[in-house]
Amino acid sequence: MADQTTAGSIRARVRAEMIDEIKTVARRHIAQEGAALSLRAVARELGMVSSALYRYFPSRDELLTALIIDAYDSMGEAAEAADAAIPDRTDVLARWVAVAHALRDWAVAQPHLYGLIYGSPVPGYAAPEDTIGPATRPVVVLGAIMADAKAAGRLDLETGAAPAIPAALRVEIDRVAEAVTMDVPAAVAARGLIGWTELFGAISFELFGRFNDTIDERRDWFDHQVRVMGAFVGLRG
Amino acid sequence: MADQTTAGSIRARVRAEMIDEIKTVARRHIAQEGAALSLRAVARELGMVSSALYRYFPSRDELLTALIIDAYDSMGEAAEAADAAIPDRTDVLARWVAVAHALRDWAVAQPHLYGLIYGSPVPGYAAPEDTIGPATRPVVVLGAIMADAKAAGRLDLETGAAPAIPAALRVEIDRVAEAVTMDVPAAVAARGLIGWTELFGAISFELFGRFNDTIDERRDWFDHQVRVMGAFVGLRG
DNA sequence: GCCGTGTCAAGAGCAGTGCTCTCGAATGTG
DNA sequence: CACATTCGAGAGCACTGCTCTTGACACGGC
Repeated sequence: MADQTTAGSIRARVRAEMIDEIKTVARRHIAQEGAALSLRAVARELGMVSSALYRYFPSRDELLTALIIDAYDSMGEAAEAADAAIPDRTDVLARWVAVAHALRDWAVAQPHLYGLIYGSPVPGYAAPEDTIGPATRPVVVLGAIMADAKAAGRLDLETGAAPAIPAALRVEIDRVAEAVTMDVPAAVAARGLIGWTELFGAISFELFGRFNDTIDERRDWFDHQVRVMGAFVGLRG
Repeated sequence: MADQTTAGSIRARVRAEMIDEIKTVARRHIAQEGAALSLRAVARELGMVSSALYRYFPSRDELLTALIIDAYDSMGEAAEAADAAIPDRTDVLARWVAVAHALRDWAVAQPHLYGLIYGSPVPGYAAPEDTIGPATRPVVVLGAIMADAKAAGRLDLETGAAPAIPAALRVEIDRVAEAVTMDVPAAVAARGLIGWTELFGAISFELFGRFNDTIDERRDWFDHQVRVMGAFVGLRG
């Protein structure tokens, strides 16, 4: 029994190392060539034949999915770390700015991975269930900041001029707010969602070349956006 | 001379029709399968052999480029038409909302084409010069609305609490504002760029599946965003 | 210690891709 | 009418993801 476990775990460990190695090489290939990942090229670099890879990943899409999940997790970790690095937990604006920059820095450092998860869906590839969990990590961080802001009395709850929200939509927004334990009026939660949308819209615009020959001061521009949107969502420094 | 012109134009016309037919089929294939466009499949459907297509497009990328340019133009036209359909030119908020919905409607109607132009760049494909002109049409429409708003005294120019803008960035923002003949302070122009970013961020989020299992009232949610952002950029209804 | 079992890599092969080149046929031009 | 240009077809190259079969290896139970 113990032997079996040991032996089994040895095998499993070797296997896990192989999987890691494949993912590492695949990640580097994606970093260089984008989403056009070639199994054969990965296998070549690993000194083995393409069919051998199928022992570890049942298809190219499964390998892509594994990389996507890792990417989501890595990005989420970056956001969480940046948030945790702000000592004054009530300085919600500083936390917002730090998390936003962490997300952008992560994306700029590995643009192709970002494109994989926030770009147009890969043809013939449907994101499986496993990805939705990790995918929510960044938005959870942003939601937590707003929740903390409200708790610290540093969230602007004024929504006087906001357009009305239809009932069915209000329910859905409330559900999202509840998911990130953000107990605020729907119009305020909506502002948070808008801030989230603008944030990733800005990163996508920059990475997908929308600012080519237009705005070169990318970091300054992003910083400005982030601070404006931080105020917009109601965070008070 | 007249004959030559006629004959030449006959040939040219046949050729142009062939090019149109190829693009139409290719567009339909993209609508069904996404960016993974197969020249051979297009040729098959046209009843000819793949190599024959190279008489009309020097490469697959050139065909994609042609489709991208058409898509930009089509989207820009949709935006311009929606703007022009608002009789009261000084009702800048209504124009903003109309244009935004037109852009989203266009994207929702042909999501794969939208992904082609606003999604992650296709691997190994670099957007050529020809695309930057048509690509600016939607933003020009939005800029014109802000410019008209200012002229009509319906643009909020208050920027008291806005974060400072570094000098180099201010120059670039001013240049963008100038390009859409929008003579406003940089902080106001920046708000416009942020609104533009949020607008396309919202469309991308919806089309790229970010709202799956979260927000189903897509049109209502978009409408709310658009109205909030219209007020944010300073448009007064 | 041997023998069955399960795991693994390799190779051949299929159907598909973009792209190039050559060759014959058609077609409009002088 | 004869010429030149244009066009479609076909073969072929190098590549892709994926499947199936084959042979080697190591591990675990008797």
